[in-house]
Amino acid sequence: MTRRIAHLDMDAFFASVELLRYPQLKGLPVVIGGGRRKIDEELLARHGERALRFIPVAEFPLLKDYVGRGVITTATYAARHFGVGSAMGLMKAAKLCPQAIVLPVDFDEIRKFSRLFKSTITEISPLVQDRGVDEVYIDFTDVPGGQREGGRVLARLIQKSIFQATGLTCSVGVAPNKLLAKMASEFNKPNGISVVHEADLQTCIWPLACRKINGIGPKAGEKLAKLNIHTIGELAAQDASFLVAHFGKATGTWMHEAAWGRDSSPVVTESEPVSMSRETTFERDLHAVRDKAELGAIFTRLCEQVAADLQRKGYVAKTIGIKLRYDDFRSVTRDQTLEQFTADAPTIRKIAGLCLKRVPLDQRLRLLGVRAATLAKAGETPFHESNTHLAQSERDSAATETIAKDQLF
DNA sequence: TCTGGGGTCCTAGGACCC
DNA sequence: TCTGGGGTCCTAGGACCC
Repeated sequence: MTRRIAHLDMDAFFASVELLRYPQLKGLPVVIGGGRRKIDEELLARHGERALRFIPVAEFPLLKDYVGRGVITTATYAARHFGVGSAMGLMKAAKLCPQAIVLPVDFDEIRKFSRLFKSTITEISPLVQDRGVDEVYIDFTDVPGGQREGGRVLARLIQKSIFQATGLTCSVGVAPNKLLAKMASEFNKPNGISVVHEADLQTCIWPLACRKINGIGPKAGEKLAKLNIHTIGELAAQDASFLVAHFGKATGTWMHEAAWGRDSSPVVTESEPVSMSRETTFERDLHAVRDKAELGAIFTRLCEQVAADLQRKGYVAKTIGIKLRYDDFRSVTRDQTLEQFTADAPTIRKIAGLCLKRVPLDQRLRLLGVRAATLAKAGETPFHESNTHLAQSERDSAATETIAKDQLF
């Protein structure tokens, strides 16, 4: 039986979820992003939950009135006509489409609908791999009916079931593997289905830009363009050895395989987290000395959030790290691996503070982040790693306290 | 007026051990 | 005394994705 893999992508997910709440915005240019202003709360306070759908369009905030940092998470298709798209800075988007309505991300609502559409899929076709809140891969191969019309019949059923459960539309691509399925799901957006077979490689895939391959980003795309390789077909025409010479063994080999539509990676239903982090970009750039109190408070809060995330999800971490971004957008990271696992906020704060001291702080900062890595399930850490080394740890904290007194953090 | 926040994976050098 | 690999862990940075 041939492998049939689907990639399903919710259409303009963040924006579509907001349109369920504010149907009066349907067809209008709406962008989701920012989040510094509590727009929903303001509207809710003024109108009440049940009246949200009747709020006059004129009362919604416009992009042109937006001041502050941030990028667009999702734009409705009406907004995309103006050239506005995800990852674009709000300020730039405001120039392109000042009349667009801007709404903040409602993460609770997004997670709710994410769970709902994913459980709808799992009931029909159980082998599902998460790819963020709004995307999944689904293995149709052994599902009854999964082979009919190359997977189109099952895709249609899933699409219909998701719409019934959520009121949201999605686009599906079905192909022999994840790589091609991902590309196929873009062929017929929104609310479309696209089925790709191995024989379609030359006609459907090869004319596309190399950047359409999942994993070829801005840097690799630019490098390929300089080598005069623009389409996937042109990429496929290269010797694997030529690509290896320019991109290294792993990437070069992979690129060549991808251009030929080959990808044997399985649909993975479960995976353990590798790291958990919290970071924040400040409203204005902060200075380590002049804004010491403010920075210190933010830093402590980030550590507490990471600790709370670990505890809530039942993990402990052995590596604690920080990330900061200077006003010129350069970023640096520092991390330190502990002798014991921890999910304790004061411990994380202490180690993160030590990391921060290893980094130059004479330049203004725009972002600060705290990260926990080398995770293990709480209660499953090896005895010798979680319970010994007490003497060492005591020496560490004594040393830390002496250092900490005369330092910034 | 630049450029969010949450991740994963890869590379490369150095330490350290066998 | 000089010169080795291989393996693993740690750290820093960067590409990429949603």
